[in-house]
Amino acid sequence: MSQHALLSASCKAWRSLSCPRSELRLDLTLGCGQTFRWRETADSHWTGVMRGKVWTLTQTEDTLWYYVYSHNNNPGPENRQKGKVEEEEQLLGKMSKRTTCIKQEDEGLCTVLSEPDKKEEELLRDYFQLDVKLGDLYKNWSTVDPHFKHTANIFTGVRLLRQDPVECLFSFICSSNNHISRIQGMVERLCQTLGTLLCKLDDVAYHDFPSLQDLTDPCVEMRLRDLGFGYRARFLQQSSQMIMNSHHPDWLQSLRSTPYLQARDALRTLPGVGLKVADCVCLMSLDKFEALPVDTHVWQIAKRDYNFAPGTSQKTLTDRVYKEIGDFYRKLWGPYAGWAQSVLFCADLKKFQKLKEEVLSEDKTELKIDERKRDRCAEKQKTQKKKSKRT
DNA sequence: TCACTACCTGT
DNA sequence: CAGGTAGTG
Repeated sequence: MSQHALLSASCKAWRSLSCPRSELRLDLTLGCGQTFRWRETADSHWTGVMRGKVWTLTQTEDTLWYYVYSHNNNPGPENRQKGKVEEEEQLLGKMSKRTTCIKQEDEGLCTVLSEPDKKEEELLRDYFQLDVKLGDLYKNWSTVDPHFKHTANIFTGVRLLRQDPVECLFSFICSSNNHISRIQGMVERLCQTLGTLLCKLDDVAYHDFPSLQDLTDPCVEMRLRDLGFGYRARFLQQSSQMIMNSHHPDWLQSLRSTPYLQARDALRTLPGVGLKVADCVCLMSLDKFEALPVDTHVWQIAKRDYNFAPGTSQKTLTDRVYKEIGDFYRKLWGPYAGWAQSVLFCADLKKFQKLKEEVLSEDKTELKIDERKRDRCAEKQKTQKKKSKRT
């Protein structure tokens, strides 16, 4: 039986990326409600499914550690004995086996990672959008917005994920009139029921997110109703069907190269997709960083912390107020307004309130010995790789 | 354009 | 009521 990987147990089996905490905080980024599929499977270890693979992530002060599990996704006769296959699956503990050296002809230099390794590092960089320099953005937002500056001191490293559009869309269709914990459960059941099994870790099954095809089957609505999706069951089935019939399977993905408002309008033609859900999908999976989802909660923040008053005093969050709030923030924060908003949103979540007190009372001179050790381990791995590449 | 309501289910 | 949407006046 395979187990969840632990950094402390097998440092060498992990791979790493240089990435300071100020650029990425896993706990905040994975727990703030933009994605619903990551769980803290051990202290500061996050396990989830991303780009069709099962990952465990953890981090130390300057390093992001990742672990990719192997799984058998070739449908074949041996799949009848799934249980057995899984039992035999081992953690990818053998770095040396995987890190074959690739020579580059001209310079005698060669890359440190093998092809699949490089690909996985690239997947991770892409998913976390590590090329976006969060520290610089924070600096800019802090200059123009004192309130942001205040909360940014504590909530560093909150970053938008570049999610798969299908997963993002169908997860957020589930989010209507709903709260995070229940959405998590629903998405989990959705994957368990309709998604492909990837692997099992400590008796926990990890499934891929269902494909459009999987969601289009007419019996999906009834199955999801049985799973407690309520009226959203119909939305999910109908939306996928509409994409498959009226568009093409890659239609969602193609919206990445469509201008923001146009993409949002396109999404809004799908059942169960209003302004808020469309903006979530735009911001979190379609590269529209100016998109700014406004829910009642964000509206409260605007009123409370920014003294926001709509042009005409509305009682409900009308389309008009929705747009006014978005425009207000875009004017304040600029083209990455959606990113800035996610920081404040995160800071306002109940589950992170304790952070505010912890940070204030924390003894800042405390040495994080474990982490330093691991950071050194990362360095060591890198130099070893450099050495081995010359042979 | 705005207000109101029903829609599913769990806490 | 909850991190909405769609349908109706």
